[in-house]
Amino acid sequence: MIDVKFLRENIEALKTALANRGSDIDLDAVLQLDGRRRELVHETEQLRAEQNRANEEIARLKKNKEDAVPAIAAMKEVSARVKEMDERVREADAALRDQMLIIPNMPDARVPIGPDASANRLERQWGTPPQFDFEVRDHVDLGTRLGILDFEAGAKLSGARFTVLKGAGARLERALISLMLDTHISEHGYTEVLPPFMVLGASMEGAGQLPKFAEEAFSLKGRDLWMVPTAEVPLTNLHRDEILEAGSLPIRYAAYTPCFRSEAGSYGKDTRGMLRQHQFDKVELYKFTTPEQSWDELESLVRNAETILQKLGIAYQVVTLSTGDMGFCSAKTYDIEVWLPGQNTYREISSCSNCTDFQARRANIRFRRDKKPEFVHTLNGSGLAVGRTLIAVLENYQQADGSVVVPEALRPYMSGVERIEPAS
RNA sequence: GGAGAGGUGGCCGAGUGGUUGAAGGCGGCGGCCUCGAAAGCCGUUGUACGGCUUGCCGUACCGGGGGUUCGAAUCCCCCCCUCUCCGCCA
Repeated sequence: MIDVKFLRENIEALKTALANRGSDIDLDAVLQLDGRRRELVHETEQLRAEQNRANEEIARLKKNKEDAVPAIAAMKEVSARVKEMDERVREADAALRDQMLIIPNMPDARVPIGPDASANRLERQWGTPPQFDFEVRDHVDLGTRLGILDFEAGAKLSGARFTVLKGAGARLERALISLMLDTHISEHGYTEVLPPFMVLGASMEGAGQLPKFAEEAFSLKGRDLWMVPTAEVPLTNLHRDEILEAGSLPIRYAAYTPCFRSEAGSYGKDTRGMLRQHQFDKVELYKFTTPEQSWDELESLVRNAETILQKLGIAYQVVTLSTGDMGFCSAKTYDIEVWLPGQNTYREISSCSNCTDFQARRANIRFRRDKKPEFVHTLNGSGLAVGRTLIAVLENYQQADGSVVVPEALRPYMSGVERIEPAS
């Protein structure tokens, strides 16, 4: 959430920022709602002050056994007016809040301005896409021939956008999760967390998923429970409504969870294979920092995620998302794009964002270093999306005979298996 | 799912509907004492919003939401959560 005070004082800067993002929110209308709310609150508070003074007087009269009846009668009217004003304040509050909740974060000044992904800025590339002297297969062909990915079974059990992993495929997925978690925990200083996979609506709102993106998520019938679209949601809310010790920052968490997304806005996109699923595994990295630390921590966050692809020996590139391509909560986002031979291009495998104080304000997460508590900064990043990493391994390590060599970094997690071959 | 108990400040814990933002204790901070520390003593100690003379003033907050009342931590209703026992279950 944007600070209302900031909106009042910097409305022009905010308008420009939102225009760059392609947002069509009417900030002048929001400002009016805010002004109206403040007027009503002020008026109500003055009435209440009058009421409180009179109540003290009534208490004094009664204590001295004097006649309090006229005073009480006089206050009846004030009391009714207060009640009426309360209702109006509630309405004004709700109207303002509804608007504030759908205003996205301000992009950082260093973010390239542009309408969409075409304006993203390439930061660096690592590794070289492999050359093959045979006809390249994509993960669908490879996985089906090897008997480790079963798309028909996925469809039978759950419909479109679900896949069943079997045998070495299931194990490979599990090996990737372990490699990622172990790396981040042992080498990068993150604390492992295994959160609930369902959360309350309040948690979704704190992380910025609600109210705006309700159609993108799955929820449980008749209950206020939502399937997590990313571990970012439970991790953000781990410290909701808390005041953290300055000395405890930065706090770094790594969590494996499945992620559930309806992909409502992407019909017809990536329908082949398991690139875009309703359920996928992800290891998420999350940080709570001071405002001063957050930009450095964003850099190390991306580097931490990159480490996994380096260990796997798979080529990738890092891009900075343009203002038009960024997520709702983010002030700056790096995407890591992995080389997929089956598509002959780089595809997103990680998204690392500094949300500055945007989520912290929504979820009310603060820290104290002096007298006044301040909002923390929050950062999140995939480290990495496991399903897409599995695709990358299959496609980059494929052999002419359709088998797949297991990258060395994964072998300890696969009982030393060096190659996945068709089950005979 | 059934029965019972309970949710008050950083923590513990009082609280007859009327100077209760809330006794007392612990913890924290400042000071006295001390060579230093402990103990002891004294003082202090929440958050948010708003106003102005920037230090004060006002308002709200005792799990959440409604209600009764001139006035609610205190009375009534609904909901949530925690604990104990039973049932069920991985």
